[in-house]
Amino acid sequence: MVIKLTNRVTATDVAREAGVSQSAVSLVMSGKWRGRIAPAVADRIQRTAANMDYQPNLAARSLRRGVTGSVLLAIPTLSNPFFADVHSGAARVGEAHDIGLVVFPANSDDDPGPFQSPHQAIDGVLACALRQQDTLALSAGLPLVLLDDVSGNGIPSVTFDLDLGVTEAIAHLAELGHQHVLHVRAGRDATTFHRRAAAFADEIARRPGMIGSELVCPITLPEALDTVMRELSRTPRPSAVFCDDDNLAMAVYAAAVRLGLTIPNQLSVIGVDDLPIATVMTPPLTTIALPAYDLGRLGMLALVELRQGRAADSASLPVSLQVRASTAPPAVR
Amino acid sequence: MVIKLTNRVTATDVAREAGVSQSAVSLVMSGKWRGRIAPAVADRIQRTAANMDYQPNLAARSLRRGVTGSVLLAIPTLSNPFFADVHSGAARVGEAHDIGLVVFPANSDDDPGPFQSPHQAIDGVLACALRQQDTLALSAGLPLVLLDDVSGNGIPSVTFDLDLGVTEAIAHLAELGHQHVLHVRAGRDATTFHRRAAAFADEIARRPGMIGSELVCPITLPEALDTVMRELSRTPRPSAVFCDDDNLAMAVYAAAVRLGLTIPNQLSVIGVDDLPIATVMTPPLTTIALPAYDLGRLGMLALVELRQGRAADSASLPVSLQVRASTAPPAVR
DNA sequence: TTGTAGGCGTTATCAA
DNA sequence: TTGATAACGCCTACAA
Repeated sequence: MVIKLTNRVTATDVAREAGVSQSAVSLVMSGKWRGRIAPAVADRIQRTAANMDYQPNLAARSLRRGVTGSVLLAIPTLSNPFFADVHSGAARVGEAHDIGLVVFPANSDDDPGPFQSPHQAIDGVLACALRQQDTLALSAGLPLVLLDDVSGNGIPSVTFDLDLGVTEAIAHLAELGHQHVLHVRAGRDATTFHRRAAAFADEIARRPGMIGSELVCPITLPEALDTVMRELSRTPRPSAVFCDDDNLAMAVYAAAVRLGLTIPNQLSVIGVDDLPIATVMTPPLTTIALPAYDLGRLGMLALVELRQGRAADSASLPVSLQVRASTAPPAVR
Repeated sequence: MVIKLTNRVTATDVAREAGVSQSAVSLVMSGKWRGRIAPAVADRIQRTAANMDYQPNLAARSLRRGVTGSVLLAIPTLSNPFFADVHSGAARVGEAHDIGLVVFPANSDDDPGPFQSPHQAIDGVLACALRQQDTLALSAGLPLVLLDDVSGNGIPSVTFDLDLGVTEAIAHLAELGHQHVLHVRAGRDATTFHRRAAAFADEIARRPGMIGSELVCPITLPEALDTVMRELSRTPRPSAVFCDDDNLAMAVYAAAVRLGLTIPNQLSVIGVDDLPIATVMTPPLTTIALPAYDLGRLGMLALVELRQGRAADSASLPVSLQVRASTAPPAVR
């Protein structure tokens, strides 16, 4: 015996109680009664509904309207605080448009394969830095906006000016006098990380005398630590490290301590994201700040456009290098 | 012009295409055709449906069945990796029961007030360490299971043996010779933190010669750092700190460095959660490991019971102190 | 200004 | 084994 949500109070019940027609209740509940229902009656209906704790059945409403009023924010993992701000931004905009926002971690990186997804129980998908196959599987024909991701297929997207950010970061290191920079790449298959790698390579190539190397790193912290430690134990050692995100920078910090390298004197470190943790690290982390909140905000805005049948254009958000204490001139050897 | 999801292919379309009745399609799609539809026909229907990319309309199905097949995992914040494991556990069980799981951050701590929630678009709620009013607002009469939380009202819950964990932690400190322990409390209104505080106070009281003090701390990292720094600057200084979670321990680490206190020699630190970060911190953090995955798993199991009209009993999960390098005998003064 | 009726796509019942 | 048919609860023309 499965409990049915059907036993709830319906609009008809409210109508009977308030002595009006069911459609009157419907009109009032959906807020379209102006000029169709007497204010006094509308008021009575509203009070009755509140009394009876009436909530319109969303399934019925969706069926009738052909729209559910909620969208999915799909993210690669729940374990990165970065997405909290993305969610806030998107949720805020959603709120203004009566759109509920719900989060779905599409962690197909994990062993268990993708979890069951609420396919058409939603009107649209905000896909944030997912692997391409996950994005496709999730959206399945629904209005879709890509966050921190792009596709060649004209799907609207909101991205960061990562190229500029990387340029700024490398320029910062170059000015300090660094010549050998290691790029600690996130070992996750997402466009954004490929772009970062390309930007890094380009930027290094543009600067004669600078050499870059690359280390692909698991994004799980303990494994990242091991990987980084192995790399930094080798010679020649880079004098600076550019990390794909602040969590990886954490791993680099840990590796540095264990190897007896002091940051920033023996090793400069730059991250990406500017998570809250960046200011608390020792020393405070120089990092490329990504406007996560705006990413979510503009993404939801674009999705709203899409939902209304209008074209949504893509946007790119400026980033900024936050110079803190993890970068300094390299030690003279 | 709002795009309607209605333009999708319906069961009737599939039926027409496959030359069968619509109900046959329905039967096959819901997997209840055994003994009612000829296998050959069922197979044809399945292939036709796949060809036409038919997906049953969830709104219609929910309306008819009175059940949506998805539940909500409500968490206080997206920015704590702890909840990632809770989600994994719950999602895994949900999968086995064809229940989709979706995450909702009920961050009513933030300025903007609670975001719009997908009220009856769901069958049940797993509320994890929320404030009471948030839990109530979200569940609104739906089947509800509390995670890491309890209520006096007989709502089924899954919790941790926090008392035992705290006892173990304090015993560990006592054995090392600590006499003055500071409890860094999470400044968030949730039952679990109240329980931790009570357990801490009780445990200290039980041990003659030990004194405890308490510091309520914002859970946002930079603010936590400030608060802890102020507290640790005062004298007498505790020789050990028990933190409500690993993030707060992070803040304590940062404060210690800034104050020139070495961990563990001048300050021992214990956390709660055993996040991945705990092993990467310097020194690795001694912490009470909480089985987050099992929390989610048992919670979903209980919710499944509830959904089927059976009573669900509450459970309490064992925790274990992971002794690492952040605790040591206090320095002699 | 109010009420009536039709239908959204499914599932379940029942007769064929 | 199959095919009509009646709900599920709501929204919205349209009639009163």
